[in-house]
Amino acid sequence: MGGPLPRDPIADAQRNWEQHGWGEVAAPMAAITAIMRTQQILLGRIEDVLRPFGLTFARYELLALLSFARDGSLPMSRASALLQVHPTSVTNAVDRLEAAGLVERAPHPTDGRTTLVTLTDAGRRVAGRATAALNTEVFARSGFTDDDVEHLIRVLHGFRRRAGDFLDP
Amino acid sequence: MGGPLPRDPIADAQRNWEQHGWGEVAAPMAAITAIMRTQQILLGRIEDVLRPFGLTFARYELLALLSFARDGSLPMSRASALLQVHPTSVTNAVDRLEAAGLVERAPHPTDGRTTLVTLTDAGRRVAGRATAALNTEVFARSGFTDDDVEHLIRVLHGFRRRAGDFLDP
DNA sequence: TCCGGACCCTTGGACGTCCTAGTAGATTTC
DNA sequence: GAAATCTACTAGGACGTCCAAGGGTCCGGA
Repeated sequence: MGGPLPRDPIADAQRNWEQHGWGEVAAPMAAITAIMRTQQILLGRIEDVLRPFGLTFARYELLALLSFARDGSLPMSRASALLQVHPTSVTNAVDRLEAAGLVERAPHPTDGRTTLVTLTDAGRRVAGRATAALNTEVFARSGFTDDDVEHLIRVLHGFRRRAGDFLDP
Repeated sequence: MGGPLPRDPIADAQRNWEQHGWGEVAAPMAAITAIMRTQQILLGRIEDVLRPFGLTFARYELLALLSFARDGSLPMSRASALLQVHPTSVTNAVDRLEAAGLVERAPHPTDGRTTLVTLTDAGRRVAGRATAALNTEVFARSGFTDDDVEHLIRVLHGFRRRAGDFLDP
């Protein structure tokens, strides 16, 4: 999409903020912009690894979630809550995974409102291979040191808790 | 979209990874997933603040970039490079900003291939007000301490440089 | 009993992102 | 100078995300 720039555009933006009288918030602006860009880079790497499996990150996340669930099955609303995405995003992902034969929809045995999503055998196989690929090709070479990882987990855990994601300690 | 969960779903995922033999990469996985979620939270806050201005974050970023450029004008290819998004994303954003009267397209004086995007007076006014709103309502209350901000900037700068974003020190 | 509110899922639409392909203009190469 | 190669932008399409709206189901209080 274009080679490396000669200078860091986010550091430039931070300088611009400072020169225009917003020095107080220039640093948080730069940190937040850097998070946005980092997410974009990481998502690109992940999607590159998942493409051969016919998966996107959204679909992979659902497969991985199901593979850790009892019986490989969850209500769609539960998946929406755990993945922290809108219910319609789950509907979308399940539609495509179902078309690919990786999951199945089934009515809930006692609650007529809820739909259960269940991993098929093929889905469990694909989930396992995709996880192995992601682990060795992305997470094992994340580009962060162990200290960075430790620190990011701690700082972002606190941020997400304060943002209301969860009640945990 | 759903209230707080009782437990941190990312910490749970990390435990699942460890219990399934991927202990070596469980921490980087958790850090990367946390970056994804943090980006989602921050983007939501930003879009909430920009909505009253009829802007999205993508359009705001272009306006802000132009407001710092000489004459409020840049070639589209330059905007694409600095914002680090696909050229078609810039085409999309310019289409909508132009329809809103905030920017204008003009042919480059000497290079027939390139199109210049220029801020209108209205565009400059909206950019200024949107920046003030973002600074006071999002960046000044980022939810990160000064130390967190400092650390994030440093760690993510290194990550982005190693990822090939720029050549800077 | 039944009825209104809460919950679950889906449809349709808006947006941003990327990719592929195509056109037009510029530059390099021979 | 002409052909091959780059570069810049745009059209069309796939995908994920969200919101608003709608229909089915469940439950608790009158």
